[in-house]
Amino acid sequence: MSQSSPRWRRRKTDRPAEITAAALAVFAERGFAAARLEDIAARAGLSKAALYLYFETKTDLFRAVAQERARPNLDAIQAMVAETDMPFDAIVPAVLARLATLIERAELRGVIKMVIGESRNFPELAEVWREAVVTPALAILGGIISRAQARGEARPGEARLLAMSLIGPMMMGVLWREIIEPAGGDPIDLQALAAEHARTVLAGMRAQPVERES
Amino acid sequence: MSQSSPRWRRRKTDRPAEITAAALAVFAERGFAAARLEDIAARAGLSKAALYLYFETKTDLFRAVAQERARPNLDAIQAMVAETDMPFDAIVPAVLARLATLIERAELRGVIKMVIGESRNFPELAEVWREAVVTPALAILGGIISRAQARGEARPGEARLLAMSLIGPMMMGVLWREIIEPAGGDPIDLQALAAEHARTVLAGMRAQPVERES
Amino acid sequence: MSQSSPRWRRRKTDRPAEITAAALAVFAERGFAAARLEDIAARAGLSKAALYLYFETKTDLFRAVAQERARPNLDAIQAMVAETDMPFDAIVPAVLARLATLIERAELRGVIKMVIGESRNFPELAEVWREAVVTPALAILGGIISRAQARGEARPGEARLLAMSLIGPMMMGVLWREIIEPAGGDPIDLQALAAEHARTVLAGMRAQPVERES
Amino acid sequence: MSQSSPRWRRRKTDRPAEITAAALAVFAERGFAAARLEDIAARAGLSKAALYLYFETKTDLFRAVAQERARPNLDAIQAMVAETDMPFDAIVPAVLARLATLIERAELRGVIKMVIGESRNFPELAEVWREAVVTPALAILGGIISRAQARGEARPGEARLLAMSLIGPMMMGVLWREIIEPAGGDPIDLQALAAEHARTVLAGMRAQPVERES
DNA sequence: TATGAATGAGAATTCATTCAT
DNA sequence: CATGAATGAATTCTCATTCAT
Repeated sequence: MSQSSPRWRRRKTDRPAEITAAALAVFAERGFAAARLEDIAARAGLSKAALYLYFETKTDLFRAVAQERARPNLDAIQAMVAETDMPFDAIVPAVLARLATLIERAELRGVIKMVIGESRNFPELAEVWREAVVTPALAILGGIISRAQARGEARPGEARLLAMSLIGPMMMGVLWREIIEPAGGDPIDLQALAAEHARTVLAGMRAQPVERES
Repeated sequence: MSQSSPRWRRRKTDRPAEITAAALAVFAERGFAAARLEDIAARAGLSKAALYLYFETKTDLFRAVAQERARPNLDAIQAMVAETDMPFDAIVPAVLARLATLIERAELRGVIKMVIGESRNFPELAEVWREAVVTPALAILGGIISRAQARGEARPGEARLLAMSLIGPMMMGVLWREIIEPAGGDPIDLQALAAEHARTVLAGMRAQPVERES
Repeated sequence: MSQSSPRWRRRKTDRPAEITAAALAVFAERGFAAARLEDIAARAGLSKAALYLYFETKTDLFRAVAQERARPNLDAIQAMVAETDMPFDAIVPAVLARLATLIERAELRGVIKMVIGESRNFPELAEVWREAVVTPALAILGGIISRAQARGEARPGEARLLAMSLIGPMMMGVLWREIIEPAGGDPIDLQALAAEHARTVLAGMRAQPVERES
Repeated sequence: MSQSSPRWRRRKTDRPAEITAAALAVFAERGFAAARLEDIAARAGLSKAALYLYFETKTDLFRAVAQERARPNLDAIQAMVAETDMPFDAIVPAVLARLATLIERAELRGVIKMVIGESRNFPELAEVWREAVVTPALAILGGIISRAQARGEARPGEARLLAMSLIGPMMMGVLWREIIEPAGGDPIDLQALAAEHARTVLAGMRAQPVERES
């Protein structure tokens, strides 16, 4: 709190983030129950006991990790909103490509697995994610679709379901990368998947002029 | 020595299945590490020690559960093969609807979550699933697509990626049911999702005579 | 008890001995606590449960083994008495050679180790051995020595101590065979040890006419 | 950070020794398998869990005890070397008396029983003892004898066997103290045994001028 | 007599959490 | 702020022993 030893002071500020970063890695790798505080501490360069200066319990630390990691993803999603004005044909491939890039960053994959794996033990965790990530994301995608429908660019259909058609395969890509590849599955090219899926979805959701005569 | 009192003489045969059923429930609910052998035993109506008459370790039991539960799913997938002769337009909705029904059965969802949640701790588990479920499933879907392409019913494109476009949203549906709904998300109608997605995919993958006139 | 199925009848009579034999092997190898009834049963060709038809508890079985094995050794020792009339010069090598032969039979070595290892846990066991083996053996050796002293064949000295001088090295031989050799020690020739020791003891205990002239 | 309250700061150094001391007592009393970590912990004034701060497993602790106790014995044996220059007549009683004194210290007796009892379960343990205690001890005794033979003080004969004649009865004394006395056997005077045995061995191994004329 | 099945009572080991420094 | 030391409360696994057949 004094002006002295700034080296230490800075550490103090960074520590929580250092810890959650270490914790994310361990939680994602082992799951909550199997993660050992000792490993997290070691990874963060602290003693086990020091963890308790920053987080009350293991569960608290877990919560903090989940919440902290939810935010940046939300921001990434917000960024997509800006592109909403583009025509449907352009925005779909753009959004899918962006998702592919997001997934490519290993960090996010860890959280996702963590959330999936521990959702029953920590319901609030799933709630945080639903609120912070899933709902907004679906809302944005749904909005894009609704707008396209209104403009006559996209065929009718329940926006939420169509949105799931849109992201489902990218989700699949996450799991493939995280689960199937390490288990010996052939690597998957996420960008190619995004591109291919964009093609399918665009053609599949486009308002069908051919049908017009019906 | 009479034919009566099959109290546990007959059970011997059933026990392993009873145990894996109980274990599946607990593992799916808690994850591997947090699952207590005691709970599994209680659920199966046995003593903790009796578990060890059938499975050497907790890990072994886990393996058995994963493998045993993989097989019936494979069978369900095989059943879909029979429908391969149908035209693309008919088979896609059929397959998706079948997947939706499959997912509807809570049991399968449990295994999937289990596999996702513990894949890093038990790599072999993911391997079993890749071999027994994922690879065959993708092979079947890929086969359907390739055939349709050969027949001129479907547009060109890498079969595996197209297959992922096909099932991705259903996978998404599993996770929604399992994670998002319990966390307060709006329930999702899996059959509706299957139908809607079938529409998208069919139009999106159909060989496009329309393009020509545009 | 009837005249029928003699095959079985004989088994029934032999069973206890078969069991104690199996038990001896396992107890000697593992010690009491680490010995598993299951192993003993398997070795005896019975089920674990069947053991309880013959012995009430593990402890009982252990006792039975120790006692049963004490008797034949006693007999061997009794046999030495017969040689009491021989002159000291002849009896000492004879007795030591006989002990060497006894030790050579692996069976005895096992019990000895067993008794040593578990004496604190089973005081009665040491008591049985003291009464049944040690005391008589020392008495006999002591008797031989006293007689030789009385005859002027052996020098004076406390008979019990002299007796320990007599058997000590053979005991050493048992332990060498049982402990040191398996641990990589050079094998020892027990008969040679007996012979060499006989020489030492004979010269060392002989009434010393030589002293006189020195 | 002051010099005060060394409550457990200083203990850190002593703890391992305190623990092995406690462990020795319990292992010697009960044998490895029957020894309960809980008892060892209690005896050392620690919690069961604290044991694991110093030793990885029960087996490790056992090993540590056996090895730690081997060293001081080695030292005692080294001390015997100093007497090597003395004439045979003087050195034999000295060495035997020293062994008797060693055995008198209860501590050593415990380890010996422990090593004997668990040698089959822990072969390395017997190996440590063979290398650290038995082999050097025999080498020293053998050296003494060889030298005496070279000087014409002792009769010819295989040095190793003669060495076993030398210590065998003292070994016997250990077992007597440890096994037979607690089982109700008459107490034995180890120093008297050493003295009596020295007499026997000296006369028995002395170069025999008398024989010469034969 | 014999046994497969089942279990209760431990025992080792692990780990989140707390202190005293 | 930081930590080494310590522990209580689990949890898995083992095994002697029982029981119904």
